Amino acid sequence: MQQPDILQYLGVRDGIAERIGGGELKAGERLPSERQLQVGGGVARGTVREALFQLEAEGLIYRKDRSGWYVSPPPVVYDPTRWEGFMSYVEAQGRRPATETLSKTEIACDGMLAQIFSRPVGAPMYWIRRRRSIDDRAVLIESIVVDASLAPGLIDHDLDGSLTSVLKSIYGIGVARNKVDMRPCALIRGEAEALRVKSGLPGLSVERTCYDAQGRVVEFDREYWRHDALKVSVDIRVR
Amino acid sequence: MQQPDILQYLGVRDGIAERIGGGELKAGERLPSERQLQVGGGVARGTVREALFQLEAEGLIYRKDRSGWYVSPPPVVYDPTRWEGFMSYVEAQGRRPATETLSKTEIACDGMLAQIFSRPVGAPMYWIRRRRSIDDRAVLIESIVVDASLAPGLIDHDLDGSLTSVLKSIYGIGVARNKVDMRPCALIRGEAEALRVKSGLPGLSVERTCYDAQGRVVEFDREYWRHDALKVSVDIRVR
DNA sequence: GGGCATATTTGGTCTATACCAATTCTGCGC
DNA sequence: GCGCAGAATTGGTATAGACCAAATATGCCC
Repeated sequence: MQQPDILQYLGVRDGIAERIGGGELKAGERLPSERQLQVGGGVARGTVREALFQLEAEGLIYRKDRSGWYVSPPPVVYDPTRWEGFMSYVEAQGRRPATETLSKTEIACDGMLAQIFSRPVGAPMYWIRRRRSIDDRAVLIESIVVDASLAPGLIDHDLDGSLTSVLKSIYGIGVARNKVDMRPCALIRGEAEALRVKSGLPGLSVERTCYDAQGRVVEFDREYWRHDALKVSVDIRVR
Repeated sequence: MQQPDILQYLGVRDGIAERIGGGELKAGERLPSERQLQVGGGVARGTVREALFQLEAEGLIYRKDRSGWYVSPPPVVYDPTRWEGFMSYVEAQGRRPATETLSKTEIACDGMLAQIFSRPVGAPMYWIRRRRSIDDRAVLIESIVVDASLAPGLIDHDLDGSLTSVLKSIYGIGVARNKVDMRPCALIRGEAEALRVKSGLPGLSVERTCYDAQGRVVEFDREYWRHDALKVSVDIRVR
């Protein structure tokens, strides 16, 4: 029946990719259900799913659990070296950003944080967890730790907006240097749950350590992005 | 039989992850075959594979096609802002780097390249494709374009070593600024084939545009890394 | 129109089986 | 020890069926 020179699921993939590339299916639109996609070619559901997994890995489509597969919107451009907030740069790209604060508590500095902040173990820190969305799709979970002695009462403020501007305008905290670590990761457990994605979805973990002009660590931030939501762009002088 | 409060494949995942974390299986070692992993828990092969896919996504294991599943080595740290070659920083991390030149040809500048290099369409360029490995595992494919007028005869040199040092020592080309774009991607088609990985494996695409002190583009470089091989670390002054 | 219980649809998980091609192992001849 | 043919093993692909829980659609009551 089918050509043996091309894998069947790659053939199905190409068919769907064409319908997306050709404009028949537009960003945000739902694909036909897996069972509907079978009937066209007399192919097993498992094979259709294999094709969908490919397209998901490529970032062309994404899923809403038990609701369906949807065409992905374009990624946003993110420059972690800029001291500019999510709300600001997402909006500048014509998208609609949103932030939810999942939790904010005061914690005691543990060994790892003590080392990062050069503060004694037990020193008070604020720990903030937020979920950020673009056009109503959750795209990242972030976990922020701020030295409480530098920003007393921080968590009493509304943190659903820009943490950047709160730190700057209320506490006069500016950032002079940034250490940024990035690595491909899988979204699992807590992160997957909070983003409502299947465990194992590829992601990008971005870890930022922010220093002020005096070289003190003012903020330690770890973000888990879904892989299809961003493009990182950095412009730097070579050392 | 099994707890319904935990997905079965996640249970299998945990079991294997423990054997890796506990040191029973060490980096580079082969896992038991899929069919052997079934017998332990009376579980279908599809379920075992689902567990292996999870671990692969997390970067804990990787596969060699039709040979087996292996425990992943740790990632290398990569700083794209440094004008330091792959051979050098990989070795500095106690690993064994290798480079193969897949192809090197002179091409004519097309529209896209013309824009990047600010050169006329048709201007001569060198196009180099290389595969780079760490400890005998292919980790990235790169595609480099260099302005031929700045480095005449470049492709007559041996490019299996450091392109960096060839450009610097022979042509006196230094880099002052770097524009780096990174995005999570899927390794498919040519890239997947060259890296001998299954189509759809998560990866990281790193695109570098290198400028000299006069602001001329001297090199345009696109790298496709397998997701489990690297960690990007950048240190920068905030703008 | 809104609220609500119900039926349907949808993707998520799991089983069992089959065949293939690439790789790896085995054993023989030398 | 080496080379080589054949056998066995391994992961990759594909099928068909089943059941579940979450999400969505339906239709009724008010």
